[in-house]
Amino acid sequence: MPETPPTLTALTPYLLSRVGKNARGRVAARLAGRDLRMWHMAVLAALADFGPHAQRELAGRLSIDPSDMTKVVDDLAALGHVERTRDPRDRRRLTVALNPAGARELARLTDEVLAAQDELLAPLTGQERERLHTLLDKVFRHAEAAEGDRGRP
Amino acid sequence: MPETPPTLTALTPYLLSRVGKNARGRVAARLAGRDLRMWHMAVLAALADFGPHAQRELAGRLSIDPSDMTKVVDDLAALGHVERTRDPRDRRRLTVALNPAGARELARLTDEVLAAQDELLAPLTGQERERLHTLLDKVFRHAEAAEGDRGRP
DNA sequence: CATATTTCAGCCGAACTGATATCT
DNA sequence: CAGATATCAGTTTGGCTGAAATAT
Repeated sequence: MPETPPTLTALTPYLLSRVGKNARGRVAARLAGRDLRMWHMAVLAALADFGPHAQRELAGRLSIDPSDMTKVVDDLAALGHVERTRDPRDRRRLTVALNPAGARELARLTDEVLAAQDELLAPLTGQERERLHTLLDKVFRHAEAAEGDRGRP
Repeated sequence: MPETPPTLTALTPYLLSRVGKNARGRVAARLAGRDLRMWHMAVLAALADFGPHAQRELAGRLSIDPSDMTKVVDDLAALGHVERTRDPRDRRRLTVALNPAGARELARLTDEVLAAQDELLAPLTGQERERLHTLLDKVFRHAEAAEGDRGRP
């Protein structure tokens, strides 16, 4: 295979962009085997970690557009992974809650992502993987804090 | 801003995907100020680092689809950054070469990306930035080698 | 009336597919 | 004729915008 230009590989944003796209692709391929996408998993994870959410809360927490959340939750409800109920205290809101089947599905999806992670990080030692994760986590938190809330006005 | 689920942030592919998208977005915003996109810069960089290419060689080296390369090179030619000439030894091929204006543009674009990099990596020390870059470079080379040539059959 | 939540219809840029004209 | 190159047309996908329906 021809070589990537050093002028590009010297730039961290270029590497981040390329490796990020590769990571996303590997994860998508694994999750597709279970007929789900990354956002489905993100919703299950948010519900598992923080309990029931209104759809808009989910969208805000995961930086998904609220208009796209409808379909994602719809899919999960159709598969029997979450329950949707009207909030009786504010009947505009749909409360989404994880059920046991959803929790089991999340565990399976997590295994898939871990397998993709092993492939992707194959050239790194255990200690290097930890360091990479820590550095990315720092950058992630900073970047997210900077861009603020992503819900629409 | 609400917190991202730990179940997700514990997964390196998730962080890579999110940080990668953020990096791509920042770079795209900077380059848009010069009316160019990331692929335009990639082409200029390949020509600067390795000399003239046929369009298909560029596509292979940069992992862009050959059918998309036409428009990218077309834009750069219209802006006077590259010269396109028929290869007299194989008249199917269009040889693309950088000219001085293109080299100057590449320098400006590089400055823009470095500015985006400084923003993005703000929470890291100089040594941490170096380590992150080295680790990403390892992962990148491994991932690219694995996926092989991306030119169409 | 002003605002908030959900939902739907449609747009736009990026990436890929298929087909064609030209040339080796 | 088989194969390669460049190009164009069309599809798909993700993420976004605008607006409607419902409720506060």
